Amino acid sequence: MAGVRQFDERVTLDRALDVFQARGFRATSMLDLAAGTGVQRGSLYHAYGGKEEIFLRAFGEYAARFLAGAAEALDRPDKRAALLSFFDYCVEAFAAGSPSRGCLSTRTAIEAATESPRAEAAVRAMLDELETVVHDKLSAIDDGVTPAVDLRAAARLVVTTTRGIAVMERVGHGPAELREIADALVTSLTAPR
Amino acid sequence: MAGVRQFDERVTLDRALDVFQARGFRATSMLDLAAGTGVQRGSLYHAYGGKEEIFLRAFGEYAARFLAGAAEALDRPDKRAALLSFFDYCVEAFAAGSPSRGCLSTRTAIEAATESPRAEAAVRAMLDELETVVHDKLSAIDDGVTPAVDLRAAARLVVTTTRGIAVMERVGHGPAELREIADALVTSLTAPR
DNA sequence: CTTATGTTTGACACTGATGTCAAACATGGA
DNA sequence: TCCATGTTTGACATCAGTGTCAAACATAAG
Repeated sequence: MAGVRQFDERVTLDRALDVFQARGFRATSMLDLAAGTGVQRGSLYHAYGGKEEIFLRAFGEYAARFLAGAAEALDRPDKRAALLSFFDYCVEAFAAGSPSRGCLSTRTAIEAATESPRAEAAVRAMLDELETVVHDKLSAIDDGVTPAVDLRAAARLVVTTTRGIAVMERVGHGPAELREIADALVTSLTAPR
Repeated sequence: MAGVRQFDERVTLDRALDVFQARGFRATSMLDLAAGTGVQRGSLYHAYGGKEEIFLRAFGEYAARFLAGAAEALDRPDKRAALLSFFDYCVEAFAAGSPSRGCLSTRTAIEAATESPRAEAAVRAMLDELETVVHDKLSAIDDGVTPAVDLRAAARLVVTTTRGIAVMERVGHGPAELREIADALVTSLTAPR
């Protein structure tokens, strides 16, 4: 197999992910990706076809990491602690960097959904997966706490709230405020009845 | 005062709003606005200066309408009914049109915040106002229902959830599912303890 | 050492968008 | 009626981005 790729795919996709995190799917051009990865535009076209493909690959990596981190954060002995830890993890991820990068999946849901059905599907799949992770982790915790709604609905509400928090982050709410919002939800879900 | 504007500002800004709703802030070009309003590009530049100005004016109109509708939806005799009616109103607004237009303020928070501080401020102001409306309406309802968190926190959580629902709408969740999410929150907030 | 294979590169032709401007134009007020 | 004032128009120069391609190139396999 002669004629071999000169750049490291993993490094390149990692750098591409950085670019997408910083600029968002829509605002990122092939020019930006070339500059950010150090790989010529023509090579990127040749290797991947275009922006959408590169994004989907980079996003896959991002989603896997995020889900793994979320699952770990949810490993706590009681539901309240698990949820608070989970939201802490999200807030920290969203507010990281300066200027803060926000939540890539939320951003993608909003700005790529209309123009890239595949990106929409990727985000949808990730959110469904996240919902499952939250549900399974919560149902594995037997601490006598029973939300007023069934666990499936609670899990979806939790995922939805992470999206809401991501939006609130974009309009200037700081980490402390975001955690307060999360706390309000967690308290409402786990308050004794 | 001779040399008089040939187009109706109200009609034009209304049409501009339609364009922004359909395409989003970022994807909308002055060309699109000219086509959508029937006013020449040069005239738009002359009258408003540019896209950002037009957007801010159109968004102001949109925000005022949305807030008025929200306040009306919250006029119900008990907290649970008020919140469900409020979320119904939101879901209906987000899912309107085909393809559905989604939530303009959420979209703007995500895609305009980085490139237009004024747009970010406008969205932030609208969300703060919405929070106040929700808070005031809820606190005016004396039905003996007391959420596990204080009303201010509850109001912010409600607003955050509307944002989350707007994102979920973008990745393919239909009105019925969105209402279920809202129901889960409302039930959690208003469940007897 | 050569060859076949796939990769890299810079250039090319295009498209869509921006912001500006002078000239043509319309109209309320003197 | 005529003029001053502000509006409209189409054209212009410019820029950023797209997608493609032939030629130059690197290298694993024979």
